[in-house]
Amino acid sequence: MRPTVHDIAAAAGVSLATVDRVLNQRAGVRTVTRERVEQAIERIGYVRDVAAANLAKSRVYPFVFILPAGDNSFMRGLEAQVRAAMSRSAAERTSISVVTVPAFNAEALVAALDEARAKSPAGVAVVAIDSPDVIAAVDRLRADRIPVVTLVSDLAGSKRDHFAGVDNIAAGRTAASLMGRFLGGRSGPVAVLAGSMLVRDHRERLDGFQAVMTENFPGHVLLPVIEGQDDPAMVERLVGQVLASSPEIAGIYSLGAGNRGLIAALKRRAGGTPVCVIAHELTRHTRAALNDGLIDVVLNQDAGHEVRSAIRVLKAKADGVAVIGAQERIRLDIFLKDNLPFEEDSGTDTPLEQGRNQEPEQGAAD
Amino acid sequence: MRPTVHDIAAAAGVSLATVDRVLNQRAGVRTVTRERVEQAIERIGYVRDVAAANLAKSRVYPFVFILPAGDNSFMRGLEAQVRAAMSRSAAERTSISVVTVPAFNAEALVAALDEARAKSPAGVAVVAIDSPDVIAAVDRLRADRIPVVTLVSDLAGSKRDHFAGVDNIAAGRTAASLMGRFLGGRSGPVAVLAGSMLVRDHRERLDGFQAVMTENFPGHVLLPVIEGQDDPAMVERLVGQVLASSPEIAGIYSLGAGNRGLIAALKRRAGGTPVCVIAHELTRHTRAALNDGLIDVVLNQDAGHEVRSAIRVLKAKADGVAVIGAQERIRLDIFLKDNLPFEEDSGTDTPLEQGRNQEPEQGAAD
DNA sequence: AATTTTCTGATTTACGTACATCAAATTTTC
DNA sequence: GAAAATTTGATGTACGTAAATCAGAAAATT
Repeated sequence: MRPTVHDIAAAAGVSLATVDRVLNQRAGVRTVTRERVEQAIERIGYVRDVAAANLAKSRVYPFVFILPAGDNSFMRGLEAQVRAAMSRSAAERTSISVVTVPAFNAEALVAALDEARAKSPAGVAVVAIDSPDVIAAVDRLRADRIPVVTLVSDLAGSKRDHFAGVDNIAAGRTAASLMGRFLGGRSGPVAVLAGSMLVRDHRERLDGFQAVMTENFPGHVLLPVIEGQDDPAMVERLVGQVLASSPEIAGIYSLGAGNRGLIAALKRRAGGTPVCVIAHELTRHTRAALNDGLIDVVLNQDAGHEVRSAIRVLKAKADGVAVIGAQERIRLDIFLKDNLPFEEDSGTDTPLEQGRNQEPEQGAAD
Repeated sequence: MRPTVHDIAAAAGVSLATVDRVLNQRAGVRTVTRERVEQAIERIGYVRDVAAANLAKSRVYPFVFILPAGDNSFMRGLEAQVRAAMSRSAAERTSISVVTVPAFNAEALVAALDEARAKSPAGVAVVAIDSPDVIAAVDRLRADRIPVVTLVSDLAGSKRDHFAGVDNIAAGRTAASLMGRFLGGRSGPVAVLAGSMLVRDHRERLDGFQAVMTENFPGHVLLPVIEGQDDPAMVERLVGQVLASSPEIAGIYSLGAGNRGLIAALKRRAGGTPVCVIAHELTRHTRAALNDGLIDVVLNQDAGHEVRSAIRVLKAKADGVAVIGAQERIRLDIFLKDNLPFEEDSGTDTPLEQGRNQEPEQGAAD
């Protein structure tokens, strides 16, 4: 049987009350006694039964998720995943509230962070915007001992506890590597389409992409970066212009959102030299385009995994407990037409793995 | 506050004991009363607190993992992951035992399954071999109401509850797609290297690969499949022969294990036309070869994820509880030189994410 | 040595559920 | 309508931990 607090008490020759004081770092224990208890814990290999402890504490974890608002399939899918997690709240002892703020607006984000701080939750998850003010706001949360996890887009230089997102430099490098090899001998310039250089994930993808392109595939000229603000209409217009002005274009790397616009522009073009297109985030639009051959590769991050990971990490940080590091690494999914996972619910404008509650029992596809 | 059994009792106007009888399907409740209680449960939205229930039951889940023996980096890594899970047993209320059986030996596997059955565990995870005897053995377990999860290699036609592994047809298709596009205009035959056609995962990868190659890249002749039994020495010898007899070879798809032998043979070759090499499973050998440019792509399944998923699913099946479907889908990782995750402990002959217990705090790489 | 302060022990209640026992109420059977 | 069978209620203990109280012991201070 697994040792309990009673066993510690017996092993250390102290009472249960003293063991409790040591375990929960309460005052009123002499150093010698404390050490004796700690040695006993070590010796008999006691580990606290978190389930029982949470039961006794009737602990709940109030978490705040701060996400960008706006018509962005990926972000809305992320929000859907957070709401799916909310529906599991009872079982997971969480109490999650979602706050949306205007996209690419550091000031609004700072306000939201400070508002969250006022509620002193057990943890905050935030899609960060890279700005000194935001860093300061995150550090204020940390100063109040509130765990913070950045989601999707990281915030270097801040004291955030953890980043739940993909390695975006690697994503950019991978895109370049695939682009270069898919183009094979073909020549022609390559365009890069971003949302905004304000968010770190976009900047990092761009850096990785440019690094590998210039180093390994110098034959392809990189056109000036197009900033589409993740807005489908704006993206469609800008991409249309580039396609018109550079008919010999060989590839497009879309590292942000608003791919509906990109796809529309590609469809309108038709004919001409084939263009190798690599985009981010699997939504129903990019999935369809991949199947139609309009897009060659989709790089994806799994929103559901990111949300669940963020919650696990926030819980662990709140409890001061270790996490399984490898489990929390968010992977970069590379999707070709050939390894697309089965489509879930269509109809809604959400990415992969809409929160589903019953197991679908479809064997390998699950 | 979340409703408890007391709330059900109050809402249904019965005693706690009766609620308990209904919840745990004990005898001695009239149908009318039972229905009244069930309606109350429905109405107030009661969900059992699994943590408290497990505490009261002091439940442990005895699981058996059956893995192939032998000198196979991937399988040994899988075993390491199971052992990592064993070290978390206390916290997770599991009690895991590992059984290794000779590889590609259906008879031995059947014996191991029956032996596991005799111990009537709470669940069994098994790397399956595709054979009628094995199907029958698995179905015997299911007949005893013991949940079974197949791991890495599935067992179609059996009554297994779940498959924790990648979609291997998609893996083969993806390999072919990347191979064809990476080869671009280049011509030349392509060799396929497998372990054994006895295991379903290898057969499926081959099927997927051949389908896409013949359909989309008919210019490349497929050489007869090499069966290397996942044995490095045998693989090295056989690949050496093929490289010698077909100097104009353009690509190699290694869909099984024993890649140490493949790499050795490639190194010995040097010179000649460049060969596009796609292999499975990221081990320290394939990682090094990817970095050196000897291998172009590594397709990987995350052994740690597979093991943790198998345990979660077995637990859920044992409790008759739903699982988060999307969380249990095992993804196919596609690794290029550019998106290799940071290397963990080297020195040991194991794949990615050796069980580590403390969080390394390295930010995005985590 | 007496007093104050600081530790430590013993005991109790609680968290939400499981499970057992026994008495009381209700239904069924003859 | 009484006896037997079934159903229901009341109550207590347990799981492992948290948290509180209060009494007693040990140490530090005067």
